[in-house]
Amino acid sequence: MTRAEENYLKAIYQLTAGMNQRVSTTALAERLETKPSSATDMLQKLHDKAMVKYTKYKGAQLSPEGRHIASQIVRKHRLWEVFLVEKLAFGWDQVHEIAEQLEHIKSPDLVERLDAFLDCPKVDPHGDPIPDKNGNIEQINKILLCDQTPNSRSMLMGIKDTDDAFLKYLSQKNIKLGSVITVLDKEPFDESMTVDIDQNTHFISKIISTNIYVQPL
Amino acid sequence: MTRAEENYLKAIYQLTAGMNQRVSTTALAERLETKPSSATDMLQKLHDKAMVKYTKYKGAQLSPEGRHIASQIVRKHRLWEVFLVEKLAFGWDQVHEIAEQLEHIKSPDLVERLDAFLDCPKVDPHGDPIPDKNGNIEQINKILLCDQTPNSRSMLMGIKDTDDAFLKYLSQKNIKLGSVITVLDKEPFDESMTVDIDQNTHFISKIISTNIYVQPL
DNA sequence: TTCCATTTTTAGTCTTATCTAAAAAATAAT
DNA sequence: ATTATTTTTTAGATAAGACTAAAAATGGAA
Repeated sequence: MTRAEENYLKAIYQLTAGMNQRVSTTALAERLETKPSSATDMLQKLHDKAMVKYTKYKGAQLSPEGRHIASQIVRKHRLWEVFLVEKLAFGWDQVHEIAEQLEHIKSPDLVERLDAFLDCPKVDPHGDPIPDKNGNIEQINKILLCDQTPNSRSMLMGIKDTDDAFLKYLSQKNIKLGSVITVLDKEPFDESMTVDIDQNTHFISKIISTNIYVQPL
Repeated sequence: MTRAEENYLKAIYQLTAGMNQRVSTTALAERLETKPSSATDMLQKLHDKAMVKYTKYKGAQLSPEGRHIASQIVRKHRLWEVFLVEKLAFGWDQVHEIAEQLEHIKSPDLVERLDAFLDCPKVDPHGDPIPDKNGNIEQINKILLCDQTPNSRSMLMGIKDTDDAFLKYLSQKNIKLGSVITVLDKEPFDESMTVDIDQNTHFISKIISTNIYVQPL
């Protein structure tokens, strides 16, 4: 598997959220910031390698083989993110680009040793689940903060949009995985919230609250 | 810098042992397991990028810029080797190939954090010095085991030939950096030795003893 | 110094992954 | 159902890096 091939498999995997749906050429190209014609070429090639099932004009979907490989790329990406944050003290917003590189390091042994070194984490620093070596992911019951009612208490379990600016916003306010959130008030007209997060009061717009996953306490 | 370019710079750096000598096209190609014609192409390119000074038919030598980049690749390679051995419990003989990949990860921040995480090691698991961020290396006074006389005590500081089979031989016998070696006897005709290493007696051929660096105690 | 063997470079080809522009298929709209 | 629009694919080009085969330069030996 070349690096480009791996990136395509991962993109299909992520676009379908691990489900076995089909992905259009354009959607794939957009994800990878490339042109649809390039995506077509690569899909042809991955089809020949039996990594995807691709039918002209009908899009592509991962084969079991392709899905497994994709899951392991994601596994590596997320394990390395844990390493960078937990061991090297990087911030949430700094690790994605580096993990994009590290995920392509080839050594089955390395992945398992890294996993053990990190005490087999189940989620990455953004709360996204880490697939195990068979590609299985442990789904966690996650609810959006915007759906919480006043006086509810919940714990921050993940973030939906891992946009860089959003991550910076959160880390700047010291909001992190495991933070305890109490909804103090909710404005009816714009659905903004006043919340208490780890003993600090914050005003949160609807956009923010729809991008934060919590688990009720 | 592409990965291939980095590999060429590193190869020149290592072939000249950090010195500023010239390297022939053939020597370079051999090192990189490629053909001289490929090396010529790359040297032309690196010359255009001012990374090497290259004169047709006269070989190439690193520019200050090129030497600095090469030193940082070596720095990364060796730091990652320390990480793999110290933190992930890999054996001596297992880390080179993985470090060959990791050395190309691009993130200045990562290197410095990794260095700190490992407590700023001065040598890699084979005893080779790790260049600092300016490319300077701290030279350690190393002597070959074959030059030690009977009854001398010394500490294993490095190995010369990092050949895989040799590394396996050493790790199998539990011989490692820091091992204390006492020369018990030396055969005059084949220069083989009987030595005590960490309270175990070993018979060592001349080939072995000329590939082990020690520091007298 | 002239010739010969070796080293090095050039020229042309190949593969991977990308692009643009144009053609073809699919979908939507009238 | 027949355009019109959008999506997708093909065709042809490009750049990086490597290869083979052939030409050119170098350096040593006679």
